[in-house]
Amino acid sequence: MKQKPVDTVEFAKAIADETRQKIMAICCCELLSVNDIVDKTNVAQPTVSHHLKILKTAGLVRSERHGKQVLYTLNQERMAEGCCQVAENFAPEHPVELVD
Amino acid sequence: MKQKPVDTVEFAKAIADETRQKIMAICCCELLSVNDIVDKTNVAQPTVSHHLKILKTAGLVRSERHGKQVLYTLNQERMAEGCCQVAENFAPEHPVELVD
DNA sequence: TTGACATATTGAAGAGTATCGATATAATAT
DNA sequence: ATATTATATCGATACTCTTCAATATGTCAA
Repeated sequence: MKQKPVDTVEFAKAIADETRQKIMAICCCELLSVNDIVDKTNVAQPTVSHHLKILKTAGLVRSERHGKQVLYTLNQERMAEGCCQVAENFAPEHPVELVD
Repeated sequence: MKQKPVDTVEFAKAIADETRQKIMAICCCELLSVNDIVDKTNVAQPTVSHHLKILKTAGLVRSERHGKQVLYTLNQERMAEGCCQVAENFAPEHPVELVD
């Protein structure tokens, strides 16, 4: 069940920032507006928008406009693909069970 | 079977570079000297040493001195841990089978 | 201990990135 | 149309990182 292969460098760069990982954690299982994320992170709104754009470009968040707001949520499937690809490339002898 | 938890930001930063991923791929399943890596990457020796240090600090390579040479190899187990931790944090609803 | 080889460290230049104030764009309501 | 709210973009600053030449350190052989 192979999908389109992930660019592991782009994937790693996208998640290689503390602020971005905070944002990712916050909107992992929720659909949140930009302002919601601003409130929960104490990061300025332009900074949040900037990080969301990076995550979006990497395919790691989905977004939809609802009226004035734009709601974002983490694309867990794509996250899983990225992790898989990294593990396949760099841990081929250590296949790993991610299920808890 | 939980080990010491991985700092996912440090992990992501360590692998978030094209040159480093080249090095990681090259010494994934082999024990290579710094010069071997230099030859296979066309990257200057100080640059290779620099990247190896970053990977070492993150625990992603092991090294042992053999005479004049220092041999490096990717720590696949730690790579797998890093991938697991990222997936657990950011793809909790998408448990993933990494086994081919 | 001298010379040769292998790797690590230093120092500097350039590229890239994070951050945020100011401002522009978008959507809605009055 | 105008005001209000929400988000995106711009521009500047500061910081971090990559890269490599030069040099230092470490190892071994003669």
